[in-house]
Amino acid sequence: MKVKNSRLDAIRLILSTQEIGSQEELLNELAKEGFKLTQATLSRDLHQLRVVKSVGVQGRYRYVLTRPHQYRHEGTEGEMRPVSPVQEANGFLSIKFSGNIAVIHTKPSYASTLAYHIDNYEFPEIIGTIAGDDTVMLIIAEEANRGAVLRALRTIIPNI
Amino acid sequence: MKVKNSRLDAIRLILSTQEIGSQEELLNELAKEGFKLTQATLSRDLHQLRVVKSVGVQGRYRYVLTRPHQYRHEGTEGEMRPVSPVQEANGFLSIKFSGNIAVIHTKPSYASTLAYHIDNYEFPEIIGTIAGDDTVMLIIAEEANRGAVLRALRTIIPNI
DNA sequence: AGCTCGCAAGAATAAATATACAATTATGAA
DNA sequence: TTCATAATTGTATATTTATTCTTGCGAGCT
Repeated sequence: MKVKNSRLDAIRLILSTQEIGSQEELLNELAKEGFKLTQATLSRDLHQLRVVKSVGVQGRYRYVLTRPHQYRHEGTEGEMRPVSPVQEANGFLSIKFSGNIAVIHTKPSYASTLAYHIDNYEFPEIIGTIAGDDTVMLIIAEEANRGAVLRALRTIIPNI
Repeated sequence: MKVKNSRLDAIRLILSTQEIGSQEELLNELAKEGFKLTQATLSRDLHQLRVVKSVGVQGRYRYVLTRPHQYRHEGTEGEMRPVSPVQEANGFLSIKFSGNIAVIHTKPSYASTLAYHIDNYEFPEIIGTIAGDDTVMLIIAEEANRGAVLRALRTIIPNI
């Protein structure tokens, strides 16, 4: 279903940029994005995405993606399958934000190649990158927000 | 409290060896070991241990330890404190903060090893690191403060 | 067209989990 | 010691989350 897939994407986006502590809270955020659904459906979505209710740094509960990039839906058969050779190729594992910095973790040795590609695109949302062995740091432009950064990166990392 | 600490140990042991899908189930296992407590207390224990209810391979729920190695306790003082399981000559020299960034200086060539260890712990307070030769940069989670970062790092760098 | 199959979803509810409150017990300071 | 403070816990309950049951919908088929 088209609706479901874009909703799952929206959930991923929200969870990777905001601190969500309950399904009801997430439901509200989804409503803002125009998704109308019940808690029951959301519970099933979260189960499918293998989202986990974890404990954040201040002891607050927080829903977190455990494998943001692993699965994607295909066509009309609800069949799930592991994805994207592109992504396999770029070694992407996770992205996190703090302030105007994003930190991407990759598989060992993939960081510099990924950073190279990101630099190449000269996204206006990203003013610079620096790479170690399995970590890329991005400095985000002042005018850009996290959603914009994720959308930009999606060019290179499709299922970010 | 002595009882509590050994109970937390027992919880870790059970979770790392068995598939536990609910607190009640875990409660039963603990009872077999001689621990008598209520679900309320268990809920608090799990929160403290940062155990999360995750989704296992067959789609079944499962409680899993997120940081199995993080805390160890000692003696009769109930005080919990991080203990370094790996005694490293880590080359640490200094740490300074600016905004959401911390900069650690090390002896020459020690930076990447130190960063590796920090990454390994996956402290929620630190969303990523990047290392040069004698410098490690840490990006601090937005929700975390500097004290929390220092306390976390003490696990690895006792004399920080 | 009708029929079936399978997925998606809501309503209602069951089940599971978190927490407010109160009582108890430990810890530390004087 | 005694007092004050903090930690731990259980009870009861609120809150949150999973699931059962049902309906609707669309694809593929005859």
